[in-house]
Amino acid sequence: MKQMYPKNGRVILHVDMNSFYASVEMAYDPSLKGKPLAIAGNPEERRGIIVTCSYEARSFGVKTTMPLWEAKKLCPQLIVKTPNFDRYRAASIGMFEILQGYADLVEPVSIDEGYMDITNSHDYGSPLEIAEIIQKRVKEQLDLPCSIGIAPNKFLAKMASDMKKPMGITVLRKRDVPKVLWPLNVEEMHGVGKKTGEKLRNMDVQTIGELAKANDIKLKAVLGINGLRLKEKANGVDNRQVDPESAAEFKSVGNSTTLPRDVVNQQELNKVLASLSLKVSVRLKRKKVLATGLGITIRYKDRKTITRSKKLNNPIQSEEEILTIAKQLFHKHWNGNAVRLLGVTGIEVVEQDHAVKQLNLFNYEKEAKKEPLYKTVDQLREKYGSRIIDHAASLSDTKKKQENIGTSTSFSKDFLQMYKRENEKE
DNA sequence: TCTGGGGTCCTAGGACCC
DNA sequence: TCTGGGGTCCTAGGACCC
Repeated sequence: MKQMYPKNGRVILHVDMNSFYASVEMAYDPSLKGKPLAIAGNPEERRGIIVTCSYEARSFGVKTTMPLWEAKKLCPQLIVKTPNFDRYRAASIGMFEILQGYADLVEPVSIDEGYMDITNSHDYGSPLEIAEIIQKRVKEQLDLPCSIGIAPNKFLAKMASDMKKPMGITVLRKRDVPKVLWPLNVEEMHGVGKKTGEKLRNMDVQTIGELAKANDIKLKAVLGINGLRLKEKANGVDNRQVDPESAAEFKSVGNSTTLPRDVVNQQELNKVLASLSLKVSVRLKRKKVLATGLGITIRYKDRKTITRSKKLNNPIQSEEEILTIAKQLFHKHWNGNAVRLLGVTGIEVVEQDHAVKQLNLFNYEKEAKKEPLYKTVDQLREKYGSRIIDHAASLSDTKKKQENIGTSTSFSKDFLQMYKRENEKE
């Protein structure tokens, strides 16, 4: 009865926040609860698309990426808010703090979802009990709903967390795969989008079950290596580890912007490149990395988009260096037509103190300890000044009371680093 | 009235080298 | 005489995800 999982198998949780941005707004302003709410960009600046919306809004047919005007047509009483990224980051910090109380291996995937390997977390209860505690704490302490998937690997955990929303907990065992996953359309699979779905259907693969039994040679010919990986997952196999470091190993840093109107004027475009270069430079400096390559993105009036990039002999970080290369690339490749969007990206970033660090690891670690990003909850509150942070702050007290949960009183360095990065995203 | 902004990974062709 | 076979790096683009 206790033996829910194979003796040597892993137990993975996928925690997925439900309509995250909208839920955070509701936690801040409870009068929004139960109402159709959407988070969207400013339509005056041509950024009016739905980023997230509440379940009430979804019941009207409002969906993510839908233009705002379309959403309002479907739901005239829709309440629309622009994003408050600071709030979302603060809530996210609170969420990951809770997760870290129950496993050493926690991998943030994005601001609102993460994997946990709870194979060795028996002390906190059975997998189901752990999921229930986490969900309850996230709800009580942050006032936020989440769904949790429990499975022997990442892929199945991800699929499971998607099955009951909001506030669901779903166990997906490997032996359940034929019954639960196989009847679903291939597009339901994480990793299968519109194009891959079309290609699979063209080779007469409609369901996940059919993908699980599809011909290897054909799959490889049509989808490359990804085809074989998808087939493995369709069979419930996924050996990827939960990697807490993955969030710290970022490879590029970019900023882009849709212009409020299409622009042909060169000076004006240069100014946009300058402001993007400054943003990228500031973010590179904060992350203490240099870019060994630089890329630009140009989207024209007709939405045709090109990217051009250049490997650099010397890694760069300053606004001037970035702007110089960005301008070079832009003027070399711009066809003179009206531009809708511009982007600048530092690619293949490397740590700025890499050499020093390798030579003197001991001192580097000492330095890192001397200067934590935010030492205490108070500093975070000062920074974010929000109710959510008060919720997050209560975690440390709660933890002390619940002896079995662990007693960290400050935010851990690893994922603060991640949120420091999130912090710069705007 | 159309369709954001931040990323990751993979592929394919050409240059270049042995 | 008339065209090898690997391998790596670089660039551009596509697909996908949140």
